[in-house]
Parts: sequence; structure tokens; C-alpha cells
Amino acid sequence: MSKAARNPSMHDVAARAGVSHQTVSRVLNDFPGIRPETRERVIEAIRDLGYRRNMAARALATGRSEVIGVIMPEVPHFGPTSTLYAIEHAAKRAGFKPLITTASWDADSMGEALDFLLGRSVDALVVMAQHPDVLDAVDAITDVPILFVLTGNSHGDRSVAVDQVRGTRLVLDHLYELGHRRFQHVTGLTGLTEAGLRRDTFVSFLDEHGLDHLPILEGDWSADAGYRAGLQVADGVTALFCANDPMAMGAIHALEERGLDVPGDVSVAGFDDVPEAAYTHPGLTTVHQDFTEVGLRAVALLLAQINHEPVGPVEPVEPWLIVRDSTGPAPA
Amino acid sequence: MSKAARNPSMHDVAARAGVSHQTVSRVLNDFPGIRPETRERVIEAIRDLGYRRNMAARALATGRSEVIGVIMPEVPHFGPTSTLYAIEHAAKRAGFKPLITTASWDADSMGEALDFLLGRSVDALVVMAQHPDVLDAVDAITDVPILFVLTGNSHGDRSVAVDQVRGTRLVLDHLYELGHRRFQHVTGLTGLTEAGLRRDTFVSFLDEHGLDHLPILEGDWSADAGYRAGLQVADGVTALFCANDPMAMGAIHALEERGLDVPGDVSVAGFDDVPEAAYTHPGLTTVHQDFTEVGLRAVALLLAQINHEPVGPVEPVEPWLIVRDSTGPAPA
DNA sequence: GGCTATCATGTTGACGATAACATCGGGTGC
DNA sequence: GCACCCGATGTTATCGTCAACATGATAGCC
Repeated sequence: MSKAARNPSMHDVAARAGVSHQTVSRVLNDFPGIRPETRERVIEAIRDLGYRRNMAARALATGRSEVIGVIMPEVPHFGPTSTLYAIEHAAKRAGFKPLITTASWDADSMGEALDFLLGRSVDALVVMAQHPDVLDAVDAITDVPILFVLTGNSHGDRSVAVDQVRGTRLVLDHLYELGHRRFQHVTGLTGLTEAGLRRDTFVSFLDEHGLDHLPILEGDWSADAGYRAGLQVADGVTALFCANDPMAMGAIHALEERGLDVPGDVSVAGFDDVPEAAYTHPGLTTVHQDFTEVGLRAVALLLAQINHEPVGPVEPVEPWLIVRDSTGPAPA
Repeated sequence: MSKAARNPSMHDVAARAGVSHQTVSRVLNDFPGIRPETRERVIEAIRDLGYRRNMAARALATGRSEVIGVIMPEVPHFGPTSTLYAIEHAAKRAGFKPLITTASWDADSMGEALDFLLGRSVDALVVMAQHPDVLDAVDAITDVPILFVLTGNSHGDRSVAVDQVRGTRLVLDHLYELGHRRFQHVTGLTGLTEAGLRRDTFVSFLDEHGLDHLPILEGDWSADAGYRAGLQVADGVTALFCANDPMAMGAIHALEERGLDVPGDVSVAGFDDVPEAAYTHPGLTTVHQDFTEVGLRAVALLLAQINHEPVGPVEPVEPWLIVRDSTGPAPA
């Protein structure tokens, strides 16, 4: 009870090994020019004492923390979460860890998150920016390398994204080729970049093909919202494009409750290709987004910046279409 | 280009406000006994300089970091992820943030994760321990308050968990009451505590009711695994209990491919109540686990420990049964 | 008017690491 | 044999903050 006090420091290790604390530091940091037996003794002392480097002190002295700050949306959706895990893995391999905080899109919330992370001297910043406004809030930061993820299509060389427009066109073309001419769309959460891009692309698509504009149904990414939207799908619609998979699942459920067959009467397509999409009934036609690849690229890019390597232009990640049973030929 | 160098420190702020750095510190930490006009001047200087507290230095001086370390499983499943978000929210409200790292269950991986987090002087530790072995690896830690989450049923006053046994019995009782007598089970990933508890409870249940033991189907939580298991469901089985919802979805898909009707021929139940479970076809009977509540309790418990408040015994979180259309009366 | 209590603030020394510079004891070159 | 260099290690200053103690005014009290 008396001595539980302090964790051992470099000085303690040094004393035990009969060297100076600086030698301990050198061993820890793999400096060359240490006699093997000295190193041996230090390592042994470290083990004996259960010594563990104090990163706060190290960060203070070096100005680096080996931590990457990540700002996430407040709601745990599939995409950002998958990307987060990929970031974690890739960063870990490079000796970094994510420090995560959530923020909504208002400037206050974003500012708070930034203060928090920068105050911890993170070495880099990943912002999962789902709303265009955050770009402005964050653009001013120059202290550390910073990267936007999932912002939609692109934001110069500071972002990694899946090509939303291309993904959307893939589904819509697919449906058009099946003969569908009456489309409706269930949007993602209003205001978010991805939701906006999918919606805008949908609208342009209708215009390009001279198709009717039926009311656009507002969703929020949730299966519940998809279900509600499904109840409101207009008569005569044969193709329903939902901005993500859970909403598509909800919508299909609603359509079937209304006595409509999918895809016999209405073809339904989603977006994201969640792992369950292959096993819904009917199997969901959707667009596969490689969220893992997004995370990997983000980390690679940040590491390059941290090491002051040149960074080329960033290609958007290509999505691809996955056709399953929820879409079929337009009814006659 | 010349002066982008260093972030402003307390000294810079102090100089600009014409006070000592300690006064700045006092303002920042809301100490009483500061003349309002002095405080005013300091705050102004802070704003002008865009000063931000250096938490590394603060952590070094105080030994506290206002960070909670979280060790997560390496795979992004619904449960742990939901809990993580809940932890983030609850911690944030108390001025803490999670520092996240992943680890598999082997001692090395876990040890590395612990070193990393403890080296950063986290104020508390949450371990999402899905494997019994990690308990030993981590039990020795006494530096900081530590809490296990999702370990299955309980591990003294150091864990928060959903009552797995109870949840499992809820589904099985439900199926039994519907007249089912031939059961099969698709397990979660072998080795994980939750998977084991559900499986063990299933086996005990069969014994208690004197029911036949058909082969147990090994899964890994994924919808894919559920699908493969579904292809192997034995003839004559009328009730299939899957250890989570995605596997149940996969299994249903497989059963239908085999020409079996759900729930006409086989009733299928899952576990977790993922948001999409209500909208599968047929709607999935499952056990709702309140992962958010788990996260909230975990944080509340840790905060109490950090503040040295007494901690009572921890009740397991109660799951509840959600009956939908994937289960029905046993066929005659 | 001198003594003490109190308030507001300043000064100094940790905290535990790294970085820059200093030392010391051989070998080498000539 | 002397100057020099180099490899291995030690010494000291520094990072930005908080904690503990020191100071210097002001005010109240007898």
C-alpha cells in the first residue's frame, strides 16, 4: 500500500542498469552505437521494472504524439464505421493510433472537436466530412496534415472519396437498360454531401433521359425511413433507387406489404453493399463502395504528408455495380 | 513563412495579457479569486493568439489525460461498434475521449494494446473482451480503473454485460412454446465468450427438455456463414436458432433456396436486433440487446471509479425478446 | 500606527522524456 | 609520442503545464 505510487521512469531504469537515462532513451529509440552488453543490461532493467515509456513526456519533448485524430459523424453508419476500422488497422501498422471524436456539422461542434484533437498534438487529422460546411470550418487548419474522407467527390488533394456520381449512374443505367422509365428516389439524410450527390445525379439522370419527375422521398439512411418511404411510392413507379441498403430493405418490406412484388412490379436498388445485402429477400442490387480501401488510402496519404513526401493527385475510389434479384425487367 | 513555427504557449498569452503564466493557468482552470478584469484580459489574449492548451504538457504535469482507453475486437461487428459510439458520447459529456485500439485475443496482441494505452496515461480502460483469455492478461492491471464489456455474463464488479443466458432462454422458450421440438443452432465465432454462452445455453436447454442433439453448425457471425449453415440444416428441423441476426438472414436465404418456407417449415430466430431486422423478409424474431445502455453504464462506472466514488455491484443489462414473422407454430 | 489576515498575483521547481553538447578512453597517422 | 578522431556514454537545457510556496498590496482591528 505504501509504494504503489509512481510508475518507473527512465531514471529508475538507468539507475538499475547502471547507466544514464539518456542511454536508456537511446536503447528505446534504436540508436546506433550502443555496446551490445549495455543494451542488454538496459533491456533487462526495463523488463524487471515493468517500465513503460511515458508518451505524454515524449510528445512534449518531440512535439509528436503518434496519434491520428479522427472526427466521425455522430451516428454509427456502416460506411464511416468500416472506414474507421480500416484506418485503425493501417495506422496501427505504421505505429499510429486513432484518437476519435464525434462532431455534428455545425461550426461549434466541429470547432470543439478540432480544439480537442489539436490540443492533444495529433500528428494528423482525418475528418469524415459529411456536410459541405465543415470544409470551411476545417480548411484553415495548417498545423497538421489533414484529410477529408467521404466528402462526396473530391476536395483537391486533401480528400479521399468514393465516386458518388459514377456509382449512382451505374445503378440508374442498369435500371434504364432493363426498360424502366418511371423512377423514384429515396434520399439519404438531407444536407449530407453524399446524399446530395446521389440525389442530384438522380435528378440529372431523369432530365437527360427526359423522364418524369415524381416526388423525391426524403430519407435519413435508416431502414425505418426506407419503410416509410416505401409506403409512399407513387403508383406506376417501376424503379426505386434508395440512397443506401438499409433504406432499400425497409422500402422493399413496405412495397410487399402493399401487395407489390419486387422485382415483378417494382425494381429496388440500394447503395453501399452491406454484407447482408446478398441475403435479403430478394437479394439486393446495389453499388459496392470499398470503404476499406478509402481508409487505407487515407492513412497512406497522411503518412506521406507526415513524412513530407510528395503527394500526387488523389484518384477517387471506383464503386461498382452488383446486380442481384431485387431488380429486373420493367413490367410490360 | 518565417514565423509559422511554434504554437503559442501560456507564456505567450501571459506576456500579451501582462500577467504571469500561472494566472493564465488559473483562468483556464476556473480558479476562484481572479479579478474579473484580469480574467477578461487573459481571455482576450487567448482569443487573439489562438492559444490552445497543450494536453501533453498538462498530462505530464498532472498525470491525467482525460482520455479513456478502449480495446476493441478487430472486426467491426454491430454490438461492439454500437457500444463504442455510446461510450464516446457518454465520455464526451464528462470531458473524456476514447483512445481506441484493436486487439485480438492472444496475450501478445493484448499486451501491446495495453502498453500503448497505458503509456499514454489513459485515465481508465474499457476492454471489449470477447475471449475469456483476455481477462487474465488484463486482470493484473491496477494502475487505472478498468472495465470489461461484453464478456458474457459477468466478471465481478469490473464488467458490464448483457445477460446472454437470459437472452438465449427467451428465444428458445418462445420456440418451445410454439411447439418446436427439433432445434438446431448456428454458433458465433468459436472461442468468443458470447458465442460460447449462447451455445452452452442452447445445449443445456435441449437437455432440460430432453430434446435431440443435432449437429451444431459453426458460424462466425457473418451473413455468409449463416448462409452456409443454412444449407446444412438437417431435415426435419423446425427451429433454427442463430447466434446473431446477420447469420439468421443468411440462413433464411439458404433455407428458401432449398425450397423450405420460413416460418412455415422452419422457424428462424436471431440475436441482437439490428436495425434492419424488422425489415427482412420475413421480419426477424430476435433478442434485443441494448448496446447503448452497456456503453453508458460502462462510462458511468468508470467515472465513478476515476472520482473514487463507491461502486455498487453491477447488474447485467436485461435483453428482451422481439417476436416477428420468422418464427411461427411448429408444422404438424 | 503597527500587526495580521486576506486577496490577487508572481516565482520556482517538478513531471519524464528528447536534443544538443560535453567528456573520456582508446586507436590511427605520421 | 603527440595530435586527432571516433565510438560510447554522460550532462544539461528544454518542451508547456500545474502545484507549492512566496510576495506585496489592502484592509481591518485593537
